[in-house]
Amino acid sequence: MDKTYQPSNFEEDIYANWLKNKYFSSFPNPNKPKFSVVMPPPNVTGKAHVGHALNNTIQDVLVRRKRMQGYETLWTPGTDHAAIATEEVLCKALKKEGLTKEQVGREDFIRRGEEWYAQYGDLIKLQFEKLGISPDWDRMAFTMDENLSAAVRHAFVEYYNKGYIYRGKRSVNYCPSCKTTISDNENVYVEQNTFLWHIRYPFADGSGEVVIATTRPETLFGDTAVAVNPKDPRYKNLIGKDLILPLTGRTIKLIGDDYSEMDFGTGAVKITPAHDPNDYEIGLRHNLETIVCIDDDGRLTEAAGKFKGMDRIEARKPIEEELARQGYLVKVEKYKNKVGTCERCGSMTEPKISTQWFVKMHDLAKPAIEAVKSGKIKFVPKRFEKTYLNWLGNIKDWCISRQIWLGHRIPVFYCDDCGKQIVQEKDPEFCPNCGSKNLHQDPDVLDTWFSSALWPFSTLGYPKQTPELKYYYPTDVLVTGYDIITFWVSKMVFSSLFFMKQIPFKDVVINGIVRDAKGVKMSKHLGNGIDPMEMIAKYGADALRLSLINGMSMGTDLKYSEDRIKEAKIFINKIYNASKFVISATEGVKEIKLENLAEKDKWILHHFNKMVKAFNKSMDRYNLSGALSLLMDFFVGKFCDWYIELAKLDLYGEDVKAKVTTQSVLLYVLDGCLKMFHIFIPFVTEYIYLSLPIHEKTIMLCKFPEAQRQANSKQFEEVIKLIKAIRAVRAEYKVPDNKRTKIYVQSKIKLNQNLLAGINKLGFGNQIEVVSNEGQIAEKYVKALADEMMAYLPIGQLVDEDKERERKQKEIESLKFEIQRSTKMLENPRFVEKAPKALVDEERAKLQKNKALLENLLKD
RNA sequence: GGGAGUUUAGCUCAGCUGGGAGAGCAUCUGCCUUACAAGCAGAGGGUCAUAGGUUCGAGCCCUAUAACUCCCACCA
Repeated sequence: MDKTYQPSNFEEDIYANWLKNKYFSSFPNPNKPKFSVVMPPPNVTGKAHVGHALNNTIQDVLVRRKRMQGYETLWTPGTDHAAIATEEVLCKALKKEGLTKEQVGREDFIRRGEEWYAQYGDLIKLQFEKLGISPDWDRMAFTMDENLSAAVRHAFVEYYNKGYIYRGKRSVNYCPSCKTTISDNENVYVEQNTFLWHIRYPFADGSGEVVIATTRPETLFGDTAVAVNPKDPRYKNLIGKDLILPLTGRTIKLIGDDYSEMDFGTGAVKITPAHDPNDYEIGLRHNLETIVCIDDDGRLTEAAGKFKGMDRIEARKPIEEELARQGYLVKVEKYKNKVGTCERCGSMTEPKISTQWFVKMHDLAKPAIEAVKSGKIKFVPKRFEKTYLNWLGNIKDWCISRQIWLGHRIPVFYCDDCGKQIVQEKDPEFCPNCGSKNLHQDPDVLDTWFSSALWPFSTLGYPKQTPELKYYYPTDVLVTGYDIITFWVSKMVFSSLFFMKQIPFKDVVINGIVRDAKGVKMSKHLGNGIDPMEMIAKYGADALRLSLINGMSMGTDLKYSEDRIKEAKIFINKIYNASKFVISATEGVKEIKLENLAEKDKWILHHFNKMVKAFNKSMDRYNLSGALSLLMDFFVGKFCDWYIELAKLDLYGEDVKAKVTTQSVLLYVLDGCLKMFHIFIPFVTEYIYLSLPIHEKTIMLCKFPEAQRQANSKQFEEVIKLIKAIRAVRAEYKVPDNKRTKIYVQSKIKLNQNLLAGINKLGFGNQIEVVSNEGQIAEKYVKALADEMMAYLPIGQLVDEDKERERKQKEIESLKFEIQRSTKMLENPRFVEKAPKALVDEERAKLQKNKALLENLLKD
């Protein structure tokens, strides 16, 4: 082993060795229980970020443990084509060349997409390898792969044939400047200072008028109704009457609809089904005509009469003037609202009613809800079940068509001659209806989530019935962020229940989002992100991984900074050094024999096993950081601070038997701890493990520790208490650590030479002597107390009588307080009656013990 | 507007089925003790957001309030 911890010296070689030996590979093995996980596929749009590091580290921790526990473990890696995001990136790149995607054409554009995917897919893999994760890379999948595309096609056809897919109208965002529909993600809402126009709509019979308020006077020409709330006393009795639409003379109806809120504006709202998503819905409900008054260039149509051809925004002023001239304008108020704008060009987007493909959700959602409600699928933490159930409970039909070019093209063909829709697994050559060869495919592509929804089974070979699918499905756990529970998790569940007739995974573990030290979400925009690759180069992958798990709480956001990685590295350094010591102290040891155990050995083995048990229990509940902190606390607080320090006495002593036992225990405990640490920090543990005097060819396939029974040493617990008391007294009297003193010990328990030597060493003594009463001590001394033993420290002039009295007084008071507390509790009949018996007994014992201690002190 | 979360030491957070408030970092004191000064030993520091309630007993359960965060739906 190198003298100091230098992760860059070994991480790469170790990973290469694991790959070479195919330790991550898995194959169906009916003789073994299996454990399978699919990796949430990162988008192939660039670099890995800390969120990926967190998500994959969690999975790796789970996977490595199960593998070591003897499960046939498969972790399937993969990437997602993220069509919208990638298309955007490609368009930006084209723009730099002065081109648009229309100019390069669909075919060429898709080819550019493929090149991009090939280039960045490998990059992501390389970065993930640096993290030290252990997926079966030979099974790497990509949502656009041939077989996964076949799964998509198969699923679409099955949905379609069973009547779950239909075509319908829906409002999408359209950018008149880019002349394209844009996704909701690209449609950014910007607050805008604008106006609220109040316009008079007179009744056709001359009996008065209704005043409406609008932010979009230019859509007036598309109005086909005015809506009021049916409960509104102002209008209730007028519903059904005809109104004259200003500037056009057209007659429209006053309708009643809940959508109209009584306390906004005038309580009356104009309805323009062609240019507003909500109005479109209302139009459907009331069977209203749809009149388009804005064209694809954002200009007013002939419906606008003399305003035809004007830009919709520029037309506002002349329309306002015309309304005023004709006496229809009541007033114009200043008003703030949010307006959708195109992320690319910044111009205002227009809602546009267009034909889209949908998946009928009602029947699909039901079993997906049931799967979680019945507990077949469990969320960790449980509260996220609400997010999931809430969403599925209010589900609307899923719009699966996107007006972009990258991705899976919608496999629907239309016959140009007879108009028939053809949907089948293979591209049709002629129309089965009329035999025509004039066919064209739907220009849209599928929502990216359509392919992601199939991910757990498409990666295992679906639609083919592969041995993998049979053996590994359903998977055991899905680890993902809470931000995609609705987008992704729910879709996988209903898709799996529909296509596979079973759940896709049993547990859904939700990780939080990584934020910066101030709690702000990390983003490229703000430049507050931490580059995991940079951190690995600086501190090593193990430090990065440890810092992500340590202090992480499932489902809760993680405030993260470089300092955490520094701390993690310091901790790993501790493991490194302790290991180095144990290895140097156990050179040549051939076997581990846990025999002739001394008190300290029983004590450490007891605590080790206790920790293993609690660790495994925490891990089984996905409490990774809880398990980790148990392990870290044990390693430093018990193994390093006490056992290793005391081991030195035996290692350098004369007693050969004791030395051999100590060596065995040192190796046994270190070996166990390394295996447990391995799942979090795989590199350094492998590096150390291979330097142990006894080892197999790799730590990552070793058997994971399980708790054994080992009784504790009460004596040793007492000794620790006494040593701590001695140290505290010395510190209080400002005896420097390098000034050693004699220690007199008086004990109710028998202490052997070994324990005495231990007290002497760790209590900064230069000599230790057992006394039966304090009268035997001639020098001035101060007392240090444990429960069953005490120590007298002759610290000479440093003894301060007043201080000593004060110290005792303090102790007496605290004991008195405790006794009072216990007595009060025990005198309360309802406590004695209702509290668990064990607790009452414990309280009684405490009371007695404290009374005895107090008595002792009072004698002094 | 609907839903969820958070609030515990100066900072970051644990705290299980309700049974004497914890860790790490930071601070202060002492120590180069042959694995580690990237260390060791010791100490100080909290009205568990606020107000009620249930209980023998509340950081934990219930109700209300406040501040912050997130998700969804959006106001013509």
